[in-house]
Amino acid sequence: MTAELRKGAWTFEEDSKLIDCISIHGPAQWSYLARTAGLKRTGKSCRLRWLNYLHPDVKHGNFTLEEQIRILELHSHWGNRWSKIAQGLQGRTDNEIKNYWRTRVQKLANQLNCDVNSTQFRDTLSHIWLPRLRERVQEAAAGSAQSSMVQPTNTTPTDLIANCNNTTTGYGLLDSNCTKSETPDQEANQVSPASDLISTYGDHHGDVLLSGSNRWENIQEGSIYTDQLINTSAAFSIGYYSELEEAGYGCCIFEECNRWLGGGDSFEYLNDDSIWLMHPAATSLE
DNA sequence: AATTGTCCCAACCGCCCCCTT
DNA sequence: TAAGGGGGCGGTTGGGACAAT
Repeated sequence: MTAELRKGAWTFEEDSKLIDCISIHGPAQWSYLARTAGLKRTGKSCRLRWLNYLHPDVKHGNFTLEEQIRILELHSHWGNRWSKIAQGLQGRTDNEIKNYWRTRVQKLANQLNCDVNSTQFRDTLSHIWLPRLRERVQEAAAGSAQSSMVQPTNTTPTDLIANCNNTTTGYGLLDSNCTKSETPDQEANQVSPASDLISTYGDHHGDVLLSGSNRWENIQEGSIYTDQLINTSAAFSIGYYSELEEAGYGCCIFEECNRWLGGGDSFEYLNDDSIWLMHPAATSLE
């Protein structure tokens, strides 16, 4: 006697029927709405379609930097309570946030070879990713995004930066004369953990990460130089992360193809999910 | 050009709580 | 008090889009 229920993607006609019905009866009594609208859908399906997609307040599209920051902050407080987190982001649904977390954040954790709920990963988020996002927001607000490659930043964590600057190892960006900058660019020494961050380096695909033994004809403005690398043989893989951690490296360089970046490696290896840090001296994220 | 792999998001599933009867 | 239905929530999946080979 029960009518055959439809599943899967909603059609334009179904959306129209649901919207019309809600405009008359309001967004409640979902089973009643489903029947009244003549939809062969469950009430729950109608509710989900309305709340996650059709509701006029729902924002679509990529999360802004501010929203990403908010998600990370709220998740540190609420954990996987997506509806609670969604309450803190105007126009965003729990489903969207949940998807963001799974596709971006959890993937990042996987690449770090650690559990998304581990202390190690939480530290990475709070000490590296969040400060970096905040820095990007500030840059955007200051309208100086176009010059971010060559200007020192005041990015935290401060101790990480201090470690970078106090080392005898040389790091930084080359200036227009292809000489090492007087002030090493801190940004070159930090982790670039997400798509919005990697875009900073987007114009430099094909550049070469330079070590002492590199071929200098590859040098050009914007190239990042390193005089010393964690492992110039580039033999480490993600699986060695724990070993390096035990050896005192709190941060590390690796990227999608599971190789450490070393002298001669190219920016071509970097992608949206690359995590890289060119500073073996940065041993603590505390 | 065809095939295969990967990513991402909309939607579903199952569990739970609350309210009504 | 128990049963049943509605609704909320977090976890999971299916499939389209895109990239890589």
